[in-house]
Amino acid sequence: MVTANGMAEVAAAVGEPARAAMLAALMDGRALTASELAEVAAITPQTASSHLARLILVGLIVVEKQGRHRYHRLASPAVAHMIEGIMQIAGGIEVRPLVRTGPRDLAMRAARTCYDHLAGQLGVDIADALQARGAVEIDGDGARLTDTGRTWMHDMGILKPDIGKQSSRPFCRPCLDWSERRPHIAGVLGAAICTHAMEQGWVRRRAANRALEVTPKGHTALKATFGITCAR
Amino acid sequence: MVTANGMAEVAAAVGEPARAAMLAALMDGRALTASELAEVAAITPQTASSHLARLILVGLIVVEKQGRHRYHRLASPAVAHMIEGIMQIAGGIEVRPLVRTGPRDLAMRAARTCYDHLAGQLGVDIADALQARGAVEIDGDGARLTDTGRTWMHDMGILKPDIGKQSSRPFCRPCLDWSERRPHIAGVLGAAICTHAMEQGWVRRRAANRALEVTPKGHTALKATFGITCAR
DNA sequence: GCATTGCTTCGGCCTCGGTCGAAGCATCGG
DNA sequence: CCGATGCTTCGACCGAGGCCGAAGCAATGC
Repeated sequence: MVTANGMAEVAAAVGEPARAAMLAALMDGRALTASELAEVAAITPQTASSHLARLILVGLIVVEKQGRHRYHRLASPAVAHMIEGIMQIAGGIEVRPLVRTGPRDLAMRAARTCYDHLAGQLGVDIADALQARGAVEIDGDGARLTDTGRTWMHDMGILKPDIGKQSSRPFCRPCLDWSERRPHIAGVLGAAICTHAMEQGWVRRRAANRALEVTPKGHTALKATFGITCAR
Repeated sequence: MVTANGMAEVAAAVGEPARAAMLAALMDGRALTASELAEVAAITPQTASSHLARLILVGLIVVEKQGRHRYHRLASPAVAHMIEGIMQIAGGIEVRPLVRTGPRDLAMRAARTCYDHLAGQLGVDIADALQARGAVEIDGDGARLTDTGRTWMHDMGILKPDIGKQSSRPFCRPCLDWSERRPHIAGVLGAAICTHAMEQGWVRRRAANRALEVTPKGHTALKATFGITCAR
């Protein structure tokens, strides 16, 4: 006669301002150190440590040791999805600029990876373009590739014919872009677009972080393929 | 410089065993009284009252007075969606039989409405049938009506050609069936199927609750249309 | 070696909120 | 009217947990 206690445990882990702030800061897929998370939550490192221990305990985040740093990130896309669901109910959320909003972040905002798909201004622009030409449909609850979109993707060589058929992974889902606050494309399709852009040399990794640089070839190709003009 | 406090508030409302149990009990769309919710949470009416006040305050449930009873239900499908997201993380949840698992509930399990669409064994069977004939696709993250499915729905007279074109409401989404633990069809499409079944006299309301009875005509039609055989 | 940095553990303080008993309002049935 | 029922409010109790200072531990750098 077990009740919904597990659910209460998970929700309680999120239901504390400091921990909620930490999770929100991790929503873009970055891995942050305990100190950084303490800063975004405006608490001391000791307190942050106990909070992080609890978040790890219930499985919302995972930690990776590297030297004397400990990098924390969301445990899975499912966790991000859950937090998005909560945010949907909580209504418009304003976040203060999180962790070093330096010039390097301008690059991050322009284009970056989010797990295995494109994010930032570029990711959102692509999602807009696909939606504008009827290749994908995005509503409040989900996203899907239309039949014409699938054909187009195959013609463009972005989507291999055999991809995503037998996978249990969501094929096409919207992912709220943290900097743009609007959805970009995730799932198998989002990963295929990202892979294609990398393989074709449209974008390349900029540094150790997840920022991407659009190459000259990429500017031309993105304009031709999606009608997108990227800031240089 | 507002932080994610709103999110913490919502999550904290769910993050308490008694309130989580109440919300879980409301997940099938029923409206329960304060006393019933106190019972499922195993607390006294006074305590339940304060919990319910908090859930109403943060907008997770809404209440409707009827005589000396107060019926509480989830505020919106978005709330149900959020709770599903949390449950996904919390892992397998066992619920104790909630509120009168009498013989009348057998009817509820067989067929009922969930908001405006079909649920219970019947709802899940229809979803399975539609999926089997390629009319809809359901994955872990969403559901969609295929082009062939749309044509078929039009031919069957279930879906009017003009429906769901301009609505901002999700057209076709999966909704986890609480008794069956498997998805049935919700959204505009789910409502259209339900409406059609009611108008054609396939099912009719059984009592004051949301249980549905499959008519003799309905047995024949459901077999012919979906290939479904319902228990009598 | 020693100092510094990053993070955790320990201990104590104090507030928040979950709990129930008792009482207070409504509503319904006589 | 009266009593019964459904639910809320009030008041008091008390335990969980969020908080920080101080100390401990591990890794790095000099």
